[in-house]
Amino acid sequence: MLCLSVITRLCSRGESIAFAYSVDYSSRETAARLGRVTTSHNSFATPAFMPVGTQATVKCLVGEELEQMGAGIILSNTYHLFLRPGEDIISEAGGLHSFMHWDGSLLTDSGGFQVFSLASRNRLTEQGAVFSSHIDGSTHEFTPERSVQIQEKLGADIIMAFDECIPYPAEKEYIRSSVERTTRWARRCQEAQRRSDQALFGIVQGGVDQEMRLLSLEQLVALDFPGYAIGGLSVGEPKEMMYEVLDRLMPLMPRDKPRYLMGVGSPDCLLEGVMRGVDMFDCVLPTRIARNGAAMTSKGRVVLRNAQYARDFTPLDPECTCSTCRNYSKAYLRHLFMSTEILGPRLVTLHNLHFLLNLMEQIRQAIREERFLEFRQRFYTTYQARGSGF
RNA sequence: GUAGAUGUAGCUCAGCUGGCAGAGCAUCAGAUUGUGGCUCUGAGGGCCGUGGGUUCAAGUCCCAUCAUCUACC
Repeated sequence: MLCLSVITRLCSRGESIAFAYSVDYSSRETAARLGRVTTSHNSFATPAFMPVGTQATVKCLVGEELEQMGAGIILSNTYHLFLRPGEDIISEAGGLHSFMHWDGSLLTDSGGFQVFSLASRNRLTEQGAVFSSHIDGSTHEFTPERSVQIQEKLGADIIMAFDECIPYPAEKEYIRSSVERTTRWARRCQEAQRRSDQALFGIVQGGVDQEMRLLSLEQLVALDFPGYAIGGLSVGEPKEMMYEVLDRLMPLMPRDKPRYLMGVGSPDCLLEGVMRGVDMFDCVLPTRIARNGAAMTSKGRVVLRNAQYARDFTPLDPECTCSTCRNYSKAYLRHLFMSTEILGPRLVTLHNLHFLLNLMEQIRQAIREERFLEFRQRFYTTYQARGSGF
């Protein structure tokens, strides 16, 4: 099998390797591949799911627990940390790793997405985005340069280009102008970068327009990023559209660079993404729905508030080896949610992340043994998708 | 014992000079994909304390009665 091993040396002074990605195995039956990302903090196997810890915390859990369940990398967020506590405080703490006590790899999103999804009265110019804080209404401006500057102070291993994530649906000409601006912004991010120990990923945009996606990819590849993200998907479009975009786009993405599908994390989307060659995913779904009492299982969603679990003394998933499933029943978990006890969100967050990280481990093993398609097929026979595909 | 107030959904209460029984919370169910533990959506739920009366029509007006609360003796 084709085995690529390319090390991206970001460190111009020739010091230790700051970032490397290698493809260890490429599936014969699909476009899936096994790989490894190495940062100055650790190395982790791909395809990987990255738990989201927006505000320098994966809500409800501590780092040791994440590490124990197999998380090699987690996400945090420029927009949120800039507003609170501010990048200077985190820098003074010795950087994000030290501040939040996480020794694994870290990735920070650029804040582009949040400026449009959370902030109000935002205004876009070629220079950047002016927006009002969702916390206190104060006015701020993010530019590509500012975003990189903040992300350098935060100190994650992987940082993201400041992009414009357009809503679905969108007019073609609007998509085109946003793709071109995202490219110009990506170049400015590269030029603004001062630190040599962080990998800056570019973000492919283009909505669900195939031509615009390819244009975006072409422009970004010319800039030679150490990794490429696919943004602007899973923003309300039908899943088939997302898969169609991936079908066209993935074969054209650089083979020797990691490919990161942003904001996608329902079990079926993970399978479909991996099959098309995606290496990294992040998603708030497992942690967010956990706090609302929904658990991910191999059979689909279990909404713990449902009355049918009031006297169900069996675990969420008898096969699951997480501490929640080993020690607690659905009836107990339901009780915790009905009485709004804080332990409920915590126990289900623990389970949901364990479920997804374990799913990724199973996926990697299936790829290694050339039985990914069979694994996928078997998964779908017991899995009942609802709502978001979960 | 006397006087006053109050009885409307599981809970807390709206309901005008009589005209199809309402809200919030709770319950039941749905949504959530580069995170506000937020939020959103839908559903079920009523002998209007009880018994009479007036009226075309009473949660609403009148009488009686029961219950609860408060004050006084």
